[in-house]
Amino acid sequence: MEDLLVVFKALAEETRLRIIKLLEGGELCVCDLVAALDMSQPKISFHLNALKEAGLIKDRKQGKWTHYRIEADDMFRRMLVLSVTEKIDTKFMAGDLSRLNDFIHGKGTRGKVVPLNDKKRCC
Amino acid sequence: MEDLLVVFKALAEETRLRIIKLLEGGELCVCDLVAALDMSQPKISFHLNALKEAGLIKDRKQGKWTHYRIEADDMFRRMLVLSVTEKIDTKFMAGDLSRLNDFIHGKGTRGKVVPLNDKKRCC
DNA sequence: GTATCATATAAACATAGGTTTATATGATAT
DNA sequence: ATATCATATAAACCTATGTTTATATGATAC
Repeated sequence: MEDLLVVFKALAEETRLRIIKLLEGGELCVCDLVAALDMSQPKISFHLNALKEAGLIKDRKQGKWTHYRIEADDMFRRMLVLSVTEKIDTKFMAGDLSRLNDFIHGKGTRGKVVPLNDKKRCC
Repeated sequence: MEDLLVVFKALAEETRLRIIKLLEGGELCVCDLVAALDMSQPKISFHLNALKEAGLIKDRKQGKWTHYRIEADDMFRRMLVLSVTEKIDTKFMAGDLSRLNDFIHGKGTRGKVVPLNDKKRCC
């Protein structure tokens, strides 16, 4: 019962569903999500932790960065994650995906100033 | 997205999961649930409304009573309801089920005083 | 070493959601 | 009609959860 509640609570929040949807495209570090969702870093960390505690995502530390990816503990959770990614309209994610893309490819002021040796983004 | 959130929020609360589990046995009126869960009537009505708004249960008015039953709007919701009923340990529900049984069969002081024409329970 | 960066964590604060208390509604019984 | 019953609803209250702000941690760069 407790487990079930933790999972449903994790999924009962818009930001966290958006994070799942973004991670559908593969592993992302915290700064990627901060850029994509245009939210404060502690806020993103807070939500990532909720998803992690619910057994829906896993993290991987590498140097200064922490990468998060979808990896559900069991079949039930996997099914829930799939439902989420299937049900959220792509239109709804357009802004997030566009900001993510800009960030990854170094668009915006930042990218133009220091295109080489730019360590603001991992990998 | 909004719909998805409403469903997950409805399931992210213990009392509501217990209600679903109780309704697994078939339609119940509000007073049955009040007795089974040993909670105030407005509280039960509040949670029933959340489940109804989420498209997980339906109600049926009959005289003074309102009967609620599991009836999910679509396949996804049906699957969620099934998962809930499957995953909640029966031991966890022992108290609720015992109180429900007592109430339905008029055990306790009440039943012994006015066994005939006892309208405290519907049907 | 010091500086800087990415992320985590803690405390103060704000908001959403659940609970209680009181009352309204709409039905049956007398 | 009045009384009573089952349920719904609203307001005040309380608690849980999310957010911000500030700081800590642990890593790389210099």
